[in-house]
Amino acid sequence: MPRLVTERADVLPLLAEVFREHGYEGASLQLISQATGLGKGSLYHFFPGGKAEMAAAVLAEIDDWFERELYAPLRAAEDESVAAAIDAMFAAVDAYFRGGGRVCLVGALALGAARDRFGAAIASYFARWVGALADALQRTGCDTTTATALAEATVAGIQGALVLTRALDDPAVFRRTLQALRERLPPGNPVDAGNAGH
Amino acid sequence: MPRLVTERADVLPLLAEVFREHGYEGASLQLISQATGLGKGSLYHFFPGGKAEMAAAVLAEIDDWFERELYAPLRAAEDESVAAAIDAMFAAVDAYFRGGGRVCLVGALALGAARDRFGAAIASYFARWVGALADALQRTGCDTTTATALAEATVAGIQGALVLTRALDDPAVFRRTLQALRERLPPGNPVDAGNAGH
DNA sequence: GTCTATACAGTGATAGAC
DNA sequence: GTCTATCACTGTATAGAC
Repeated sequence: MPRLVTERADVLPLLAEVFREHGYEGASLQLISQATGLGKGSLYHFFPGGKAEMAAAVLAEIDDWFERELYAPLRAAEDESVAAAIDAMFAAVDAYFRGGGRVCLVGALALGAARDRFGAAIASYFARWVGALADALQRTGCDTTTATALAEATVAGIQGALVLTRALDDPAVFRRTLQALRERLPPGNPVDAGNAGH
Repeated sequence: MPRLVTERADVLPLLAEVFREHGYEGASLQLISQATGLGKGSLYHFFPGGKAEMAAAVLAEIDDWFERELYAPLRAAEDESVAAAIDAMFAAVDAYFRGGGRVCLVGALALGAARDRFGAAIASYFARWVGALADALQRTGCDTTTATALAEATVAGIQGALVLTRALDDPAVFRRTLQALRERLPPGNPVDAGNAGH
């Protein structure tokens, strides 16, 4: 049986969950130590910069995941496969955020005091999301202004759905809002393949 | 230095700003003391329950304001004045959140660990917002399902716009998103009642 | 690499002088 | 009412044993 944690990369998902649940300020080293099973000494061995470096590493990993699974496919979609790429984006969002049961760490950090510390990473994450989606929308015939406005409204809608779902503690809000956002985007209304069944 | 505070009610706006800027966990009594100009002894005189009571009082005051300035007018709007009430809601939102430069404390708390402590107040704030808006929308001819979905999408869109605006540090995002949200609501852009839900 | 022990500032909260 | 002093505790971070 291999050890639970052997490399720095193995801790990142556990760290991410602690930051998501408790926020940056609320995630104490004690909580992190419990969640990872590592003592403080080991944590500082992996992350000499302490909590700030842990959060930065988590953000970088999240950014990589979204870049690979969402942004790149949106940018790479050919004209006739844009609809499928957008469907895939919504499906990935629904899965990643567990139907609204999981918070967006980047969005949560953006609202808190930690925004100043991680401002560049936060801005880049959202700017590339909006940019990749607007890029894809333009290939459906939207002009630049419309595509950007639609992309912004969609990304904002997803973030707001996470806030509202968590506030009301009702996953149905997330499902409904995501579907409404999808239906507003060209091209056309998707066949209910992506996220209709639950 | 003149005294800033003579009653408990005078502290609430200052407290609210500290919680908005630093979050619940990040708002230390030291910061609160600086922002209000009150020593810890005075703070505990006004709020024997400490930080939790301060936050609860702030939430109650915010809730009162929204109830009075937003929810009640939406509910009270007659059929022919619903459009004006909705316009007024967007104007109030824009003013209250300072064009996206100010965070929604309730939304920020909903994303953080403090949600468990203030869950009831947070849920009530958003449920009554969605409810009041859906109520008004029904008076424009929407069926219940469509009105609820539109209201949810609008409130979520506002919250998401705050996240995105703060993340990108670009007030134009807030302005554009708010305008797009307004244009989607009837009356003015009547939905085709045939296929919105299912 | 991982642990224990520890340094030291900062936390929320309380008591008492004025 | 407001302040200062102080409480017990937790925070991040470091040092050193193994």
